[in-house]
Amino acid sequence: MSYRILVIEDNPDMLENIASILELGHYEVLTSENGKRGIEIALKEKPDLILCDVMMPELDGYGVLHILGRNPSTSTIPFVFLTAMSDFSHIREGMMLGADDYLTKPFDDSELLSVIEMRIKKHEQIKSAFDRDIHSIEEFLSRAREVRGSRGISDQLQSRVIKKKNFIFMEGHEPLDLYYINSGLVKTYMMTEDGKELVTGIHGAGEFIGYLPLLENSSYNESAIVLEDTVVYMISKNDFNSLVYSNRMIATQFIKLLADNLFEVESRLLEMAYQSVRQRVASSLMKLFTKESDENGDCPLIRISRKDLSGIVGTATESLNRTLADFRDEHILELTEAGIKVLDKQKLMGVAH
Amino acid sequence: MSYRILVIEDNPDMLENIASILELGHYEVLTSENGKRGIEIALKEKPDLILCDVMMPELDGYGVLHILGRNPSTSTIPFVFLTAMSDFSHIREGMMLGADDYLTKPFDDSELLSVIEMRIKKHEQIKSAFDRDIHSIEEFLSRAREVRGSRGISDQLQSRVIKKKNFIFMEGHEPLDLYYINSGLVKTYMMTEDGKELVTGIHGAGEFIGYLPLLENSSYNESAIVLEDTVVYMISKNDFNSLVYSNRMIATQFIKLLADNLFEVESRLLEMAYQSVRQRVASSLMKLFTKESDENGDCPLIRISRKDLSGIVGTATESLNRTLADFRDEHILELTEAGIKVLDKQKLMGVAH
DNA sequence: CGCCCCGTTGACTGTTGTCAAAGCAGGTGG
DNA sequence: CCACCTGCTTTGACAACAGTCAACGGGGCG
Repeated sequence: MSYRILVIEDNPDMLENIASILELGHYEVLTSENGKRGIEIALKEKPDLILCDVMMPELDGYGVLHILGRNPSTSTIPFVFLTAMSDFSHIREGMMLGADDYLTKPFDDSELLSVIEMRIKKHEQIKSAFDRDIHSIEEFLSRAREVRGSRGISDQLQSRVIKKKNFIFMEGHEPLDLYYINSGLVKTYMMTEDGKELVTGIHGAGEFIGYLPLLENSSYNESAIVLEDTVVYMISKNDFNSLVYSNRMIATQFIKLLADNLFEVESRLLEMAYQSVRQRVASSLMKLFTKESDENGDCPLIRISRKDLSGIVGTATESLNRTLADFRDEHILELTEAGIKVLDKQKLMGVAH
Repeated sequence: MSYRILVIEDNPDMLENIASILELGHYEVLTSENGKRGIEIALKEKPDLILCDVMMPELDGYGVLHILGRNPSTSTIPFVFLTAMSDFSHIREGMMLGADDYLTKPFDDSELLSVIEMRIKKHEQIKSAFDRDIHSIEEFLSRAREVRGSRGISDQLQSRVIKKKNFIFMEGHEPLDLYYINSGLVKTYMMTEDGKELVTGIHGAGEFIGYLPLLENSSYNESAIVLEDTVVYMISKNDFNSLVYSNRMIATQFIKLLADNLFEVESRLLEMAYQSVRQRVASSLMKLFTKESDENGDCPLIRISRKDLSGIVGTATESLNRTLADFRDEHILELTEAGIKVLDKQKLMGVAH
């Protein structure tokens, strides 16, 4: 895409001349012979740069700059004005009104082109500075560290080692941090009032947990308990919020994350409503299988307690057990002490439907 | 918070003088007597503006500008340089390197202050242009129109009137638009393979539907069917995406929306897993009641077909019916032809638990 | 007028939760 | 080292909740 430049100049020859130079420089050129029309074009077309003569009848260049500067949609467009050589004070006046650069007549072609190129480049630079990409989690974390650092709190992200069976956070508590699992295994679950638990997720290394209440500004709706000794990084609520609200890339990343989640939970809801325990067990096993499986699509063993698995399926442990026994009898699974082994993936998928 | 200004000037008297003027103008001032140290300070402190002399031993002002311009974290800081009066070509050179303004020695206090004020203001303006707030849906829609308009597709948002029992979109299809319900009533639902439907939402005026697949970049996971004649505004996929990815406010709004949704769906999942049909019916009725109720907390009638209600609860129509009959016998509800009337809100909440 | 859809009720069946008990492994304290 | 306890798994028996099939009445619509 080529840049569009609006040229406002009352002298037709001059205008023609400038336009042809710019077109040779592969810019798209819009022209106006007076200030009023120039403003109209600027508002409608939002050019990438405006080049405007100062000395014009009716509305002069300062007037144009002044008016465009008041409108938010045009105030950020780079504005370069044209003035007569001798006129020092005119240059000063233009700059004081917020122009970005100037050109003194007479100027040669290369001068014109390099001034315009310079200002467009500078503007692009500023624009892109507001949405630097974040490509990796390390970058996210270091950005988080940056935010933290700029407040002088600490320039090191806090990490914590949490042992098996300990809680990272509990339902009903107020969230203070976002957690990033560096290593280990964590179960998140919700509880009914009579103590039955529904597992909302088994989270391993590289996952974030506990972001929902931060985004929702509410207390935890689930608890997180450690299944295998875990190392978490903590990003404080404030740091997280300023990151999400100030960094476009992080915001869209979290939108993706939430959308993914929502998608999954909704389909789980449908399953929960109308599928039998048998189907749900098969489906949950398939999910665990694919999650744990390596690049060859093989998963040696699914290691999970009956209680947790029943919590994922959303059924009583006994019911789960009977279903697993059924699957074993049908030679779909092998139940060993070490864990559950899938023998017939096809058949399992068939049951899950 | 006051703005922080870095002044780089080799003449101690001059430096002292400038610093004291700026401090009187309520700026925070950082100083350096040479270019190298100035760069160090700039990188570390990220001042809001840099004022730098051109003529300096060792590293001159152009060198400072050049180096700072190459570092993304300092390239967007407004840079004003100081030069000798006579020197036209020096000014030009500085501007070509991407400086934002200049001051010619000698200058008086007010000149200094107004140049600095001007450039800081301009920079703030540009900065804030990248995250203008959106306060209302009208603004959102007009912003959407703006995006659309700038591409010259159309400067009018497309609206469509859809009659009862017609689909807005269907499960499995590819999303082309985001829909905003201007008036009417829409049901969104998912289906199991054997034709049972789970209602994911009843949406009225002012709600967006169909954003999830747009954000997820997948096909619809639910269908939307019109319950009462509806007027929708359509925002094309492209417009929506560029809005979400370019406008911080819209991104955070959708984060909130998604987080809300997720919160709700998760608690629904818990209910679905372990609550009886009786409890789920009560809970669904409570939700409908509060959604439909006016500011006094009264809701005259819940008007919804048995089939849809059973779809919300996630049960067979017959089961729902029996439960409603039970509630009627317990004087919790009144079932009329016009709709369902809640007689005993407290008791209903008690059942829902 | 007939057809179809909706709401309602009855009868029946099967899935699934609950209670109970026993086996087994791992950890703890004497 | 052994006894004991606790927590997890497995199996059995049983009840009940909820889905399915069927039938009927009523109202709206062609």
